[in-house]
Amino acid sequence: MADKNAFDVESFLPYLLTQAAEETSLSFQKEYKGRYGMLRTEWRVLFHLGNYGVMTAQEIGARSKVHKTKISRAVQKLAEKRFLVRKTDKDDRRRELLELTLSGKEAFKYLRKAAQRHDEKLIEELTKKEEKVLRRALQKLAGLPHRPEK
Amino acid sequence: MADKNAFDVESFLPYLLTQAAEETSLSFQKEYKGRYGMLRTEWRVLFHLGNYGVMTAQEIGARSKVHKTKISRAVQKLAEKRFLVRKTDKDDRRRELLELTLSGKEAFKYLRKAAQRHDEKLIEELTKKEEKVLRRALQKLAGLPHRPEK
DNA sequence: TGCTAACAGTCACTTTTGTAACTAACAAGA
DNA sequence: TCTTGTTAGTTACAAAAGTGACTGTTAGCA
Repeated sequence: MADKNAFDVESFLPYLLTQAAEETSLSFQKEYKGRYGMLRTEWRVLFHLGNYGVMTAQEIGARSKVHKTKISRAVQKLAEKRFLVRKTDKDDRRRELLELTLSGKEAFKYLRKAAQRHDEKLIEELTKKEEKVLRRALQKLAGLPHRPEK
Repeated sequence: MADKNAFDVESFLPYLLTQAAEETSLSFQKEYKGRYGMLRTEWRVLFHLGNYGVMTAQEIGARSKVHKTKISRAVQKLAEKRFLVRKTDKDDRRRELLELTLSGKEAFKYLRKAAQRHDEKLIEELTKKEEKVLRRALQKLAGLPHRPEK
């Protein structure tokens, strides 16, 4: 059936990545959906703000490669939940500076811990070496700036 | 801002995976969308059938972890495009055996080649060693059965 | 200053997805 | 055979995402 130099679909990277992303995101999704009623994009926005401090929607979009309308909607939801506040930038009134509120920060802290636990669980079946190579490779593929190890 | 033992969100696996999946799927998506007017799930169904031969929707769903309604819709679209035919299983009339038509097979062949080229491009920035570890780790994370190397 | 182009963010409209209920077919035990 | 439960696949409705047009603001330059 399969000819000899057939390219195996199951080792096609976009396929593998999609699959692995779906698989690993699912259980974690329960955390933020169940506890905070958040959507995936909301969680990602929250994480960016928690991690990097004040940012604009545009900056979050550029970094996460998520479309601006999606971000816009997520920001709206997070603002409704009082997880962030929006302030117009005085120097450029088109820009809106987004900042986590206290409860936003708390949610972030809780979720970051949950994420860490989740991550540790995921890498259980990998060796230290594999883990390192994996993260490095993924960062390259994801087009993220290379980050030195701590 | 970041406290010392902060867990870096950008190395959180589900995040990295999602990001990398989006990033790498996008350019390939242009191929099947532009050329065959296919959606992502349709492409995945097509690839499963092309790769494994006759399957039922249920089997494809089980293997790809895609929800059955999504599969159902993709199958419908592919049938409209005459890329596959559906035959009721005589031994169990609930089951529908899906099989690629000639033009379905042609599309598969074309897309498989495109996928292969795409893959080669992606791994250009990785070393042989990294590539191997990456695929292996992804297969584990994706919950796919372990496949021996060729 | 006035004109044009670019940009941040939102909105309205369409397409796609998720969820749950539904139909039809089978299975297994009373 | 009848009843109850399960399974394959579809459908209908609600939620979410994609797309393009829109508003308000800034920047550059004649």
